[in-house]
Amino acid sequence: MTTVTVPIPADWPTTEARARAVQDGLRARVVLDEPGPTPGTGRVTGVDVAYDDERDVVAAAAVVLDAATLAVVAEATAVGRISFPYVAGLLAFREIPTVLAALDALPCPPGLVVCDGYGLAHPRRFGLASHLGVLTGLPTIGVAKNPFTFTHDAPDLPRGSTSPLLAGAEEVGRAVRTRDAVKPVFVSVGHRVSLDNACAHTLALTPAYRLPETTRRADALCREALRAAAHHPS
DNA sequence: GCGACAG
DNA sequence: ATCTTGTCGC
Repeated sequence: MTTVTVPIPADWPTTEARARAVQDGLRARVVLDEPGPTPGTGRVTGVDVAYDDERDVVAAAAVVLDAATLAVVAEATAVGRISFPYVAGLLAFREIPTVLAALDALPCPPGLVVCDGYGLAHPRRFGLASHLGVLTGLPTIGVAKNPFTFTHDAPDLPRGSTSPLLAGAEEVGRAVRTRDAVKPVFVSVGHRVSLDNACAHTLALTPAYRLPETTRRADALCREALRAAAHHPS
């Protein structure tokens, strides 16, 4: 497996106002009229990030799975300095530099990218998954563990049940029950994938646990990379 | 103005 | 996100 170290881009936004302006500038490039890859085929990549705010270290992981078998095909990690504070609505600026480096370090194409967070379901309709999709051109979706500021009715209890995730009357995503009677996950479109397909991919990735295998694998790997970075400070 | 608020 | 032990249940 490859691990790389990344610098924060020289032109990376420093203020919340500048970061919001970047979102406003990139939002028009999101593609929402493509269905995206067929669920259960090709490859699906999970990305996630872990932090050590104390030491100003961030570690990202990208784990490529075979979409049909969910077997791990490839992995890569990247470490760097924290590029932005956590601000709800600006998560992408905290995660993207390191995530991009991990994706670039992969030895094969990622296929569909599954993000831990939101895409369209975002105050300005440009969450992490949208941002990552526009920067890479890859099909992306967001699968979050919380409804953020959006509203929804509880889906029916059986796995596979869904209900709209709403911003007022606008459906920005869906609450998807991935396990019988267990709290749903919150799926939204990133780039070049339809909402129906995003939900289908999410169900294909959750044969055993609430969260997608992609997210679970990436979460475990980035935590491991963070620990390794702490043991080998640079 | 106050509280809520992906990770 | 992260700090953290045991515990209840399939």
